[in-house]
Amino acid sequence: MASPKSYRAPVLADVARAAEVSVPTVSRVLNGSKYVAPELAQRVHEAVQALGYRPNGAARSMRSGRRTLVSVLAGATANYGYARTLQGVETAARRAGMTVSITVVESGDDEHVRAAIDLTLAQPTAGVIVLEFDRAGINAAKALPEGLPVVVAGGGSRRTGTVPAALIDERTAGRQATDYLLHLGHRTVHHIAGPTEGKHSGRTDGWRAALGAAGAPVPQIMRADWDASSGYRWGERIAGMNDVTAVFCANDDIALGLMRALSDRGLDVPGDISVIGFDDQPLVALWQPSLTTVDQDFEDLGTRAFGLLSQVIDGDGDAASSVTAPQLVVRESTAPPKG
Amino acid sequence: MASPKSYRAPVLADVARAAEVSVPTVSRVLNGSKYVAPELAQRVHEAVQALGYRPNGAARSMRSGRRTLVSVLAGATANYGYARTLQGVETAARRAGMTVSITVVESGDDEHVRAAIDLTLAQPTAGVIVLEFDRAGINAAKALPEGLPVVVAGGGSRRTGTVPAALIDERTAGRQATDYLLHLGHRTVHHIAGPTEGKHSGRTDGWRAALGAAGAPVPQIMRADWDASSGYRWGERIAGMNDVTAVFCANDDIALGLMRALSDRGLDVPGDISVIGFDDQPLVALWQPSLTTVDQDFEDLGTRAFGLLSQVIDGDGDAASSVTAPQLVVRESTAPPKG
DNA sequence: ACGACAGCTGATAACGTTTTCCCCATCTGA
DNA sequence: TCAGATGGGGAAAACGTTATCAGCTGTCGT
Repeated sequence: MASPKSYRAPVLADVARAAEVSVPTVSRVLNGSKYVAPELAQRVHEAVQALGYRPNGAARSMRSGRRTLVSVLAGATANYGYARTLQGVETAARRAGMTVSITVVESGDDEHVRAAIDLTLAQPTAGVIVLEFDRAGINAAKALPEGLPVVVAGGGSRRTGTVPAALIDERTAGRQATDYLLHLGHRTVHHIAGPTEGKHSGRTDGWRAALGAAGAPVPQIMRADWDASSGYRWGERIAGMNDVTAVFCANDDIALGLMRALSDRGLDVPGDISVIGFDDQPLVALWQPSLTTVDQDFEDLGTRAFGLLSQVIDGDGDAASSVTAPQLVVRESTAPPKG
Repeated sequence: MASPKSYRAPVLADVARAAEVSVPTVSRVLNGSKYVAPELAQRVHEAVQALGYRPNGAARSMRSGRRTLVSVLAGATANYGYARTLQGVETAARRAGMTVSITVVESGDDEHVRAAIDLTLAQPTAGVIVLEFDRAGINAAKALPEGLPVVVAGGGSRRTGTVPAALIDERTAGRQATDYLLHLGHRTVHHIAGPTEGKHSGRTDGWRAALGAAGAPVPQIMRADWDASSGYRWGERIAGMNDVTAVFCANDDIALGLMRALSDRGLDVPGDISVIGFDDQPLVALWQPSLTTVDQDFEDLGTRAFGLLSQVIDGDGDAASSVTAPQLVVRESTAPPKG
């Protein structure tokens, strides 16, 4: 057995020598070209097996210009929505014979955005999918160089700028959730928003639109991080207010933190306060009370984003953006107001 | 503005022409070699800026032999443990100037394993990190070709085979959790295991060892999937048994499903039955009752795995495996048995 | 009988980098 | 003054693959 140091991976020329054919012939066999005698093909395949040959991806993609790596640029990876979207992208890519790489954009700062882009484009990348759930993603989408296939996946209600996008219509969903609470008889609905949400958050826009259409007062937005502990902190404050009967939270984690805080203060959900979340994480159906929330199909989002990117790579720069509507899932955490 | 079709990305030669220097000089400037006059360097940098030049990663890695892509091979991505480990790998890789790609191994079947490996190695990969939390990962680790830098990240208590590994000592943790319940006075502890767990599961091994050391009876293992609904199904059955006072679950999702089922049947946790989970997902601290569980630092696991892989890539094939111990976190779901 | 053409194969030329090699200055020390 | 070192830079080779081209068989249609 050769020492690991002296090991050199076999290359096409080695295979050609072993099979006693020319290098281009080996290439033809491996790429399934016709016009090659069955007997030679056989010899080549045997040589490949015997040597354990694997094509050098770098050389291959350099010469052919074909790239089989798609990059995902995202502000995070482990959060539920990000992870599921990534899963959708990976599955679709794998079925198409491509691989996905992932680069986290630490923040929306120019510096971090540029660093992430440089890192990503140092690979032979066929195209980029930007997860535009937060400021980091939005800024990254803007800073990508021209001429590179890019699509956006996110929660807008329409295509962002000139880049094709796969979207989940959060605005409609936010409106639907808020309408539902108003319909139950609540005078108005409070809202805990995520950190980067401003004018650009579909969830918040939908909430505002629903209140506006119903002529309901628009309470001050409460701003939180995406995690449960910041929902908990708002819960502590809300327990002290007495004009809050319904809260629409920007995601499930916030909602769960909020519910726990309310419960710790002796308030009942939904008896005293109704709560709606966003995302429909698997666990929220098991909570007590189970959480009314908005189901987002993140995996489908990832799949659509990859499909769109494929089109763009194939030259269809004007591929049509797609939008799907999330579903309100009514469970136990919402009820008509007391009295 | 050029039509997108006719666009050709600038290459080193274009930069050289614009800066009126030779191609190697540009390369030297970009790779930070000394021995180049400041004035030329300046001109080169300006040309790079002006043309928006980006090095062709494929060509670069082909010629230099340096690779900056590390692949993660895993049986899943969105589950908490996988996602967090992946996050750890990505962060460490990014700090080291590398990118991570991810390929899911759909199952432990030879066919799926081979497909995943082929896909991964079609990229210019510097090395592979196998997430060995399940059968798919274990089989993948075995099937990788020789000569390729590989490390394993998983939950064993010692290095698997000849491959360096970053581990979390699940065995010790499982023993600790079980010991704790015995210490509270439970006669024995039941166990709901994950799907692929058999002799190779550290969690289950630790549980068995603790029972053995205490001379406690060893109940039949209950086998579940990793998700909450299968925990729920076991909960329905356990509610009908009357010799169960404590259950050690292979992960938090199972534990949460179990608790909900018990609660739906009118049983109290921890009054009637104590429950311990595994992982310490963020939400379980908010549950009512909050879950006693074992905290695993998955992110650190990912970081260590990457560090180990770096060593292997740099030629240290015998890099030392590392093992960390998870922490038992006592919360509200455990108590002494009734009576 | 002869050109056209399909089937098959090997030389050879790319692809865009980095590396190696060599040359030319200029500077140093004896 | 000259050998050697040192800083600086270009020409050319090399990396492993795929694309292009040309050549060689036969076979077929006319």
